[in-house]
Amino acid sequence: MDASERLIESTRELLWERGYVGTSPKVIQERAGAGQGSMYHHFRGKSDLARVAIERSAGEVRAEAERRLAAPGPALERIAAYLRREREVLKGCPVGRLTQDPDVMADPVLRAPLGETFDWLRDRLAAVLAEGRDHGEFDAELDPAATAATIVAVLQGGYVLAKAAGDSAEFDRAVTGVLALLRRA
Amino acid sequence: MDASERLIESTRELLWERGYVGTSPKVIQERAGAGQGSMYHHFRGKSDLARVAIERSAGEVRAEAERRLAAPGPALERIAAYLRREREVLKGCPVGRLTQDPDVMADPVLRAPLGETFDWLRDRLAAVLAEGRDHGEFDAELDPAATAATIVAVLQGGYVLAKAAGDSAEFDRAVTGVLALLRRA
DNA sequence: GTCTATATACAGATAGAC
DNA sequence: GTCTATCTGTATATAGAC
Repeated sequence: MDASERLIESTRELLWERGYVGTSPKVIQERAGAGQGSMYHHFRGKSDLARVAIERSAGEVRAEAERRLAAPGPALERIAAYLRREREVLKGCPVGRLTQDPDVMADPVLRAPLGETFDWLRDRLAAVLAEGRDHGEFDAELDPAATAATIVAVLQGGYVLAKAAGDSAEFDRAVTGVLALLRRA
Repeated sequence: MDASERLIESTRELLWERGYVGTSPKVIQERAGAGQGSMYHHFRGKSDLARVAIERSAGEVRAEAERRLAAPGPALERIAAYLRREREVLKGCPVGRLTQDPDVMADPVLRAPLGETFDWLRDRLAAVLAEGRDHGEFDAELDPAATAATIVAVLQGGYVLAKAAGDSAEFDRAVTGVLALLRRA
């Protein structure tokens, strides 16, 4: 892995662990094993590096969701598989956590991938729900868009609860609750 | 309002807007209209001031929830009133946002109120759900604890979605979705 | 209680040598 | 491409005068 790549991966980790405001160029360089000169040669500065890191993380979040949601099987099973997939729950969502970062939100370039990711995810889940509803898995009155927003919110909120409790079981509990509700929908 | 009080309120606002890592003693002092000498006379430092501010915000979040959940009426109506109460959605949750702050999470004193708040809220909602179930409002199989965790997660996740989209409608959508699911539970 | 002065460290770069 | 030196500003205090 060359220096540029190590800098991007280190930045992704640090944005995940500490956010943008809490991450300095210095610690990025140290973790990447690269010097200042190297970092400022490959990137214009902290925000430029963060842009690349955020775009990559957003892409991964989408790809991982698509893997589960595009699988064969009933809609509810695919959604359950996505919600229950292995996650580093106590680290939180690498994309969602950035919505709490004032400097990310203040910069349209850094912020854009966040909105796009959740828009895409909600629409993708809504499509799966609509498909399930049309196959008679859910009540005909089910609102796919609102229900999809609820599911994404349970995920993001589940991370928050787990972090607050210091226990990933809290995430599992929220997921179990919403799946039980969906089973009766 | 004396200087001590102004410092606490300014800190509460700034923790809400920018988090702990993103807030410096200097901007706290400026917003409070107090000098350094004043701040360090009343508080031992930034984290001491933050402790007081966080404890107060956590208390308010609980009091506001209790106001709606202790009201008379059917369980589902009280929960709906709580979820739909007026909120500064795009500012996020003043308590939940702190779970993303590395320096808050690293300090047991600053962190404790977060866990306590969400524990309390989940248990309070679970009690309301159990009450509704026992009155025949919900299916006898409803799991109050898991469902309560889901509801709190929808709230916290709803804030995340709204911020990412830059639109409070996304929060409303998630809330609408979970209420529709609860109506069929 | 509040003010000003001072201090150490870090943030976030830029410049130029190699 | 990477290194070292340098720079301006901020973070987070402490000390002592008033």
